[in-house]
Amino acid sequence: MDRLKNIIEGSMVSQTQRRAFNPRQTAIVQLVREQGYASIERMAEHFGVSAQTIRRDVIELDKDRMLQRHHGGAGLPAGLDRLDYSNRQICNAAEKNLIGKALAKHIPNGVSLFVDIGTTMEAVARALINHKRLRVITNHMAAASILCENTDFEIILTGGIVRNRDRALTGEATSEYLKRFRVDFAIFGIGSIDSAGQLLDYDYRDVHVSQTVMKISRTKYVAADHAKFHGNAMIQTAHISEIDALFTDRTPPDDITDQINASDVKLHIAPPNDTG
Amino acid sequence: MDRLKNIIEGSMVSQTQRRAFNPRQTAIVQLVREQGYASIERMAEHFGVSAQTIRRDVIELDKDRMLQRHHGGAGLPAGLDRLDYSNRQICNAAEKNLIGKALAKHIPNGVSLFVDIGTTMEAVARALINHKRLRVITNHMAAASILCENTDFEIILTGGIVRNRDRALTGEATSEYLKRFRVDFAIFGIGSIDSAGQLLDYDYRDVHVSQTVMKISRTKYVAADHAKFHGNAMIQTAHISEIDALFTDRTPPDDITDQINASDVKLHIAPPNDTG
DNA sequence: AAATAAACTAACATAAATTTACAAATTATT
DNA sequence: AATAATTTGTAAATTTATGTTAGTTTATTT
Repeated sequence: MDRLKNIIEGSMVSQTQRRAFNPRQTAIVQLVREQGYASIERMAEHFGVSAQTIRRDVIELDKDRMLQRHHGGAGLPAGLDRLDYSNRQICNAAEKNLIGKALAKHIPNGVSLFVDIGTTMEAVARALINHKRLRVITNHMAAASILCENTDFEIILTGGIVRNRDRALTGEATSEYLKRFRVDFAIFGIGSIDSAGQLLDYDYRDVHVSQTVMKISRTKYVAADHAKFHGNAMIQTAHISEIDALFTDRTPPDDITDQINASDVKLHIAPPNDTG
Repeated sequence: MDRLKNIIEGSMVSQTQRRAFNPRQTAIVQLVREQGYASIERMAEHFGVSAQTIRRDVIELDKDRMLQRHHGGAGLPAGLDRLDYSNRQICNAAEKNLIGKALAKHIPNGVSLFVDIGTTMEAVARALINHKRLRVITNHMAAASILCENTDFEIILTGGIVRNRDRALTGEATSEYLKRFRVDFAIFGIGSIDSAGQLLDYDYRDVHVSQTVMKISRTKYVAADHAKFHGNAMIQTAHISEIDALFTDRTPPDDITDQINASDVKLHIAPPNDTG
């Protein structure tokens, strides 16, 4: 096994925050999204911990743009209407943020890129917010909302039917629209990866879009947290050998790693973990 | 890879990012936009803080062009269009909601319609949420977000460049996209109406879209609160005689009423007496 | 134009929130 | 079980937000 081509992100830089959000942090985000604002004092009481503990949580969540820290409490971050998020929960939010940050380091300033749908892509969008002069095309309303907070970006939203559950734009029109573009980078989220290295999605409409984007992009990145290694999506999008790099948070199962090593795909694992 | 890292990490905090205001400051902006003006004294009382605290907030908000500071209070800033979306609230919110409700009564279930950009159209979208089987096409992300809460609707978002300040989709692509459709109703917001009955907009890109929609729609409604009678938009969209009805909240000035009466346009004044 | 009241600025005081540092408790690892 | 790593709590030092006061400016009235 040629592990040399596998890059462990952040293994040199030691930072305090590279761990999954604890249940309380997840609950804090939920609370703030429900109420729009919550004071440190009230949260401390609510969770039965000291204000200092809440503060540490809030600092971390603010750093990941999960919420906006204020003197005395926390509110919603920019680029996020309460409407969009009130009833949505994100699993592995912290891991997705780490993956997003790792991936963002591989996107230079000034390039054009496509951003796919899904909550992982929202984490990527948040991680990209400090870049410069990006030209982004996406079929993901939430990603567009986040990214257009940076006035230095040019954001293009593809047309199409708005899918209620995730406010993604899908359908024939979306694919057609995309064909007119060429982008430097395409960033994909996926439903799951099977042991044969096949990338899979849950919705056939997304596959159509994905396949179009494969054609119009020069460099192709996939971001997928470890849960995707054990998913059960059914629709084939592409094979992992067709992409340039996979960004994830844990070492994939051996069969997937074999597939990666057999091809030219780079593997980037965001937080350090035991590669046993 | 190190070179790449330097490019990205070397970038300092960009001016394109806006500061996060505290909840009270956000509320002050909202108050000023709803009422057009608010005195320091009244705000101090309203928020239960000293006048000096309000003054400090207003100074900061004025510096960021969120509002215009005056002796004794604060009003709307010079160009209202430069408002950014995240801290954006609605002027004449109550009136716009009434206009929206009045207009919604004239939209049957099951029809297709176009919804224009602007905060008035957000009010219209909210008023339409209990309709059935609407097929809506819009270039307004916020309207799409509101409307797709109703799973009974089919929402189509036009493609195009996302304009940062209001999350509207504009440009040639948007117009092109629209040409493929025909809708039963088009609902327009406008910048202002002049005394000659000319409908005007602030941004030429919007005019292009509006003119396309004029062509693809059977029935044309305009929603405009009374502030639009005294606006100073510059770009001609259409003449009021080309539309089917105007929905507003107060009797327009005589010259505009004359124009309306001279043509076939119906005038609906929402409060206090809906003229049905 | 002078008088007057209201609003403003600037400086300081203070209470609350935050940071920092470290100890205790908890959890994971060997 | 012993040890390391992490989380949490506590307390002092620091910063921030706000209120208060006195002096100055601005707007208004006569």
